[in-house]
Amino acid sequence: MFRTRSYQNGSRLIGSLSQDLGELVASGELFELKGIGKGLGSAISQAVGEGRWPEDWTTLHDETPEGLIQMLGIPGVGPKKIKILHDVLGVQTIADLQEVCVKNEVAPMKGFGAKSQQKILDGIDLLARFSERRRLDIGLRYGQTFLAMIQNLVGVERAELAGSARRRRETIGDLDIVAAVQPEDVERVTADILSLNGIADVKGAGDSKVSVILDTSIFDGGFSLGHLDANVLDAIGGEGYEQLESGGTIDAQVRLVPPHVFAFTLAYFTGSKEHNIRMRQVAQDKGLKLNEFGLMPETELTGLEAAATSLSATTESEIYAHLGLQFVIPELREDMGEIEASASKMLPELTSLSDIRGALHNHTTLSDGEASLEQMADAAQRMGWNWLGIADHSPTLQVAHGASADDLLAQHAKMQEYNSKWKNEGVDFRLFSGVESDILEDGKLDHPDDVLAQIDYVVASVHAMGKWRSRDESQNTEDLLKCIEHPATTVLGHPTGRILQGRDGYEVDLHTVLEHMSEYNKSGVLKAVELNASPYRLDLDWRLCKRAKELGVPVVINPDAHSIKGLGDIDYGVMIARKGWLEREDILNSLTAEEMSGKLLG
DNA sequence: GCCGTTTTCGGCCCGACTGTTTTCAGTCG
Repeated sequence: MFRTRSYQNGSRLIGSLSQDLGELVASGELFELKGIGKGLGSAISQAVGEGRWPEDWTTLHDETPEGLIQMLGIPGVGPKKIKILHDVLGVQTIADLQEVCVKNEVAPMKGFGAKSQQKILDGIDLLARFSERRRLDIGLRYGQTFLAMIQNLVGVERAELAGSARRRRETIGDLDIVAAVQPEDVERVTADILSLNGIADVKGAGDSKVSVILDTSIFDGGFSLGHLDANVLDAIGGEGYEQLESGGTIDAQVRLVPPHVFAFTLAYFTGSKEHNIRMRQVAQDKGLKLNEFGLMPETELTGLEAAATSLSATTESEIYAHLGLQFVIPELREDMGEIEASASKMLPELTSLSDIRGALHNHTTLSDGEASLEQMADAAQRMGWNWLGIADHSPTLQVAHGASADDLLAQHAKMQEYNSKWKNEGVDFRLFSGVESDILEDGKLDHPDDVLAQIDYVVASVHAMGKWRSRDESQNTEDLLKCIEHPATTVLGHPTGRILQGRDGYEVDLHTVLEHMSEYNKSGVLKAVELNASPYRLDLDWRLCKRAKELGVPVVINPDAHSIKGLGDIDYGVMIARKGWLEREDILNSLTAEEMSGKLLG
């Protein structure tokens, strides 16, 4: 039990390291990390040194049927039950489990029963239909709509979105909303919530919690998705996807709590679980107990009764202050170093939407965009931006009508004319002309060097996903390194090619790629990495944004807009940039047109 | 398995819920 926790902690720790693991092993510093002891340390050293895990680990892994791991996804089924089912009934797969349940072999077993058996069957069904989490954009649409409805109810003093939606995770399991309600109003508020539009089903309603399933009838104006580029659409299921999403649902829980415990409950249900554990440890070190009801001295009392002895806090900031910590914004609450930074008052001043003055990767009708150059420029100006970069597709990407060199250069000339015109009129706006070049064999770019030299910059990105995903990590990494070495390459576009809920990216060692880019930047040559802001991508992953920052590799948040509306996706990019610890000076988007011009044109 | 100026054993975050029990184990968030 506690051993599994140690392994989990160790695994997470290694995953969040910014230093090179090989170096930590070589220097022996590995063993000094809190959470890595003799056992894990020597196993990791062996894995790094010899390329294989200890034999008993690999044996255990090889002998454990894959189906048993998958069963963990069934609600109400955990490791203990899986072991019993496997040992007693010989269950190896989810299909086996379904079969023994249908044959009524589970119910008579000790520790199980008719209800457990039915719950497992329901769970298997649920897993098959809704195994996927929902993307951030979809989750926020439901969450913010439902939240606004609850905030409007009589008797609701305050309400906030909590959970992974508040933390701006790239995908969201279900929605958590915390509402402050006086005890005497709980009954009425509960009834009012249950009569709201958009509730497809009620899963449960008690004194402190309402659990419902929402569907798209919650949206007044119906449900539609914006224009999608062919690449994305293909990965998420083609033309049928919008229809599927229109018939979609999402689970939501509303917690009703007395106003004086609201801040504690909000913090608790915002998570993450890992962040909460660390917070409780900090409290414990101070002889206090932290839970969803309060922060109090150790006491025999429990729940709301114990909360009567709690230190008071009407905001989350006060809770952190009681613990001697700087307020941690929800996006950072992932136990990725924020507790330590908070304790030493070293939390970053995160970037925000108001820092954004432009973006480099957007499309027009020259390739597969919906809007003309003029329409895109106009939209960017109306958003208050000072510059806009256009990077249409290159010829190899035929599905996106990649533009020829002649068309590209003609558009470049047109942009120069507009820039002169604006300059003469005193308009503080300019266009930068780039290309989104496919990365070809051996990391080559898709236009002759003399063509690339005439335009302002190149966003290099991989589109031949089938091929790249079929190759191994070292080959892909090597080609990306070669591509970065090309003098024309300024930005590495959507670095893994993943489509959230659609397909994994290609295998690549981005740590090595970022380190390579770091060398260029150190010597004054701009090599930036894209944080693709499309909610279907959010690629660079937030976990690596922090690494890019540490290495001094500038990040450029790019909406990859294929329409005017698509420019608005910058919001999601900023959310992820914040989650990735990025500050104003870490992103190219915060530069003025003049500064950007200096970076691109020298 | 990890940790420790309460240190080499005995803890490890906490409470709610469910279904199974008749005082509790397993699961979940």
